[in-house]
Amino acid sequence: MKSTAPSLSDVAAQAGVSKSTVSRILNNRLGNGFSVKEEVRQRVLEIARKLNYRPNLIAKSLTMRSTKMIHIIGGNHALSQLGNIYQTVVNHITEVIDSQGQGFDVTVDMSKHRPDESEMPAWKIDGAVILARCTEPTMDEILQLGIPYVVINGPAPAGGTSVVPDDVQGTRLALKHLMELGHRKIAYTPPPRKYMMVGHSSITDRQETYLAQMKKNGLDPIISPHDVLDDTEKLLRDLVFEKKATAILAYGHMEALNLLQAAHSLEIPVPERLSVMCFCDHYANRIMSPGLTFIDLGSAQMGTLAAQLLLEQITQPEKQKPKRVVLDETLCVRSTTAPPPSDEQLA
Amino acid sequence: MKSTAPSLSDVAAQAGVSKSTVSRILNNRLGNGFSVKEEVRQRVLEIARKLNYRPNLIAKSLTMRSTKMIHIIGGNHALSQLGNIYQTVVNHITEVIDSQGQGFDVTVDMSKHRPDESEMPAWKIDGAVILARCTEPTMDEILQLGIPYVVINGPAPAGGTSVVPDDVQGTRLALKHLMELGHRKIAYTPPPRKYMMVGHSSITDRQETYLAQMKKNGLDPIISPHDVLDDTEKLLRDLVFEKKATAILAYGHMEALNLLQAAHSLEIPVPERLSVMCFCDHYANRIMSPGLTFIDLGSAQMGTLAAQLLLEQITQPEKQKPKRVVLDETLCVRSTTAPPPSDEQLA
DNA sequence: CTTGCATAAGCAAACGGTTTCTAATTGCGT
DNA sequence: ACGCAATTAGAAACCGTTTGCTTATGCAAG
Repeated sequence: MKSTAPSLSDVAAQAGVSKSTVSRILNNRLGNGFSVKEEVRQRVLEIARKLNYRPNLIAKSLTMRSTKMIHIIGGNHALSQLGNIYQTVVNHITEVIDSQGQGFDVTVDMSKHRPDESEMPAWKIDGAVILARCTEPTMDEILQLGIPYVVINGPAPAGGTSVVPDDVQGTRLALKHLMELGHRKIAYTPPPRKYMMVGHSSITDRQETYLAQMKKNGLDPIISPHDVLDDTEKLLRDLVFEKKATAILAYGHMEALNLLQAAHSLEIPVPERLSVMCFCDHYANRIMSPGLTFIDLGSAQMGTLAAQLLLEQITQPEKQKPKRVVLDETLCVRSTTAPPPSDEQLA
Repeated sequence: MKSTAPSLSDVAAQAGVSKSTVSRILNNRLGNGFSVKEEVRQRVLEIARKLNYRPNLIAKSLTMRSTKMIHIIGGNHALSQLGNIYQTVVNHITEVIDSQGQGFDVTVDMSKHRPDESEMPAWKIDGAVILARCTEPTMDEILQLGIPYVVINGPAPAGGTSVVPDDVQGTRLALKHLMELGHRKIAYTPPPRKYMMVGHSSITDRQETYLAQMKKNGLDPIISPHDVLDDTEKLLRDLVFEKKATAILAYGHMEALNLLQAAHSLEIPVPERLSVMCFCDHYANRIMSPGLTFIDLGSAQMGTLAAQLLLEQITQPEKQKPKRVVLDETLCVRSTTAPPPSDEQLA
């Protein structure tokens, strides 16, 4: 009926040996200049079991300088603002790390932080995964403490590891798909201004590649003039009836979803009259808009790879680490893209 | 160029005072037989700031026997399987806890766990929030260690605190709305069989209340016979053309979204010919299906309340804690519900 | 009868804080 | 000049582990 849990000393006292001996026996730190008689070993093990001894991991962490914790940073903004691809990423990270059986615990930081505030937890972590971006103080601290890290879908400082999708190649893939279907009037819908603030590379990469590819193919670019979320129906009327667009490539599934709803309201049949596609991943697509044609950002692959790279950095710090891994995006054709309407259909 | 973080001793040495003095100043443990000259206080604070000193929480926890960590358990299944209401819940929990300024860190467990495995992290936590459910070994461990906890949207063991939405009342609200619009042929679409496995109370509560209310109002219940995700169009054809449903109440936004898409494909106008509504929350509704009429589960309120209750339990353990808090659900009318079509419209 | 070397186990110093106890200085009334 | 409380500060113990170093013992070789 003791109120405190048994400690190493308790076991040692009962067994009539010293703390260090118990520690070494329990952690199998035998050999290497240390040994015990088998009889003593058994006695200690027996007593530890009898007392239901569990090591205090806080104390252990203190001496070992390792918490066996891997922390995912940026969960709040990534999971709630940047769309659901991070859900997939996180799932795959934990899957890889759990399956390695090295006893690492994965946690996700869900607090909101000001941009001038560090997102690092108060305790020491053994590794970090950064979703898209982190605040500057966070990066400073990670570098200062020499904590292994991998950035997913965002920029890493010089020498840092990152895993990013190839948005340029993905955008080309999307346009190629639409052009092969016969579209010539292809519009692009950027994210709402509110999200452009985050300044993610995908925003410029997609838009600029769109502009470049349209030009290269001798087509006139059509970019939605105002915010998608302001008044999607007005936007869509403009794109389809004024600018005569027959296809729209949207920045993300949120924009695509809004466009589809608006098309529905305006009785613009998709895909017969208008093709719609966007960037997203299988998970988001399945849950939120089954049937939407999309460019898969490969979030699952990003998560898996990032976790593997991180574990390598943790377990083999001396090993040369890769700087930046760029993954191809892939096209998933569903049912919202089709050849453009013929001229008589339009009339 | 030191690679290790500055410690209390470093600060003490630089300031020319002892560790204890620094500790007391930094933690505001003045008064009570201890005091410092203001000048020394300022100097110590200044140096701590300059060195960017952050106390080592591991060491601190060792003496204080508290980690200042609040862990959210069940994040993986809740966030990825049970829909996005948990996103809102988590956001509000962190908001409340951050705003209290008591220095608690919130982490979300994202690992997958087998049902016979404990989800408790290896380190000691000061409190836990359980999203919907946790494994049995987890609950055992929490109770054994006497860790304060709150269950959100799920059952708590005897004497435990839980915050749950009133699905019975919510379902009544939904049906009342549809009946007041004039609907008599109201169908209910349960979640895919795959999700029924989790056995959440909402699954039975909604369906049984639906059955009870229909009966009470002398109406024939229409329950979708097969899995929504199997072939939504077939399902919808059956409900609308065979069973003559004019309104559908769906278990969640996933089902509703699929139904809307199918309605679109089948050229069944919503809401003119068919009303659709579901259970979800403002966040999910805004992101995933703007315009959908829904019953708000009050996820924001649940998160806020749960966090407050948990903090109370942590800071005032002796205080009598509430057992089970039931929150009302609310109706949010958007544009997918309207009076049923008249008979001539149907013809 | 020393030396040398395994083998077996303990001592004590970390780790980075908090807290209790104790000591030195100051202020002030007499 | 003296005593006593209040103020200011440091030394040391402690939290529960790990680990480098030391010590004791036994036994074979020189």
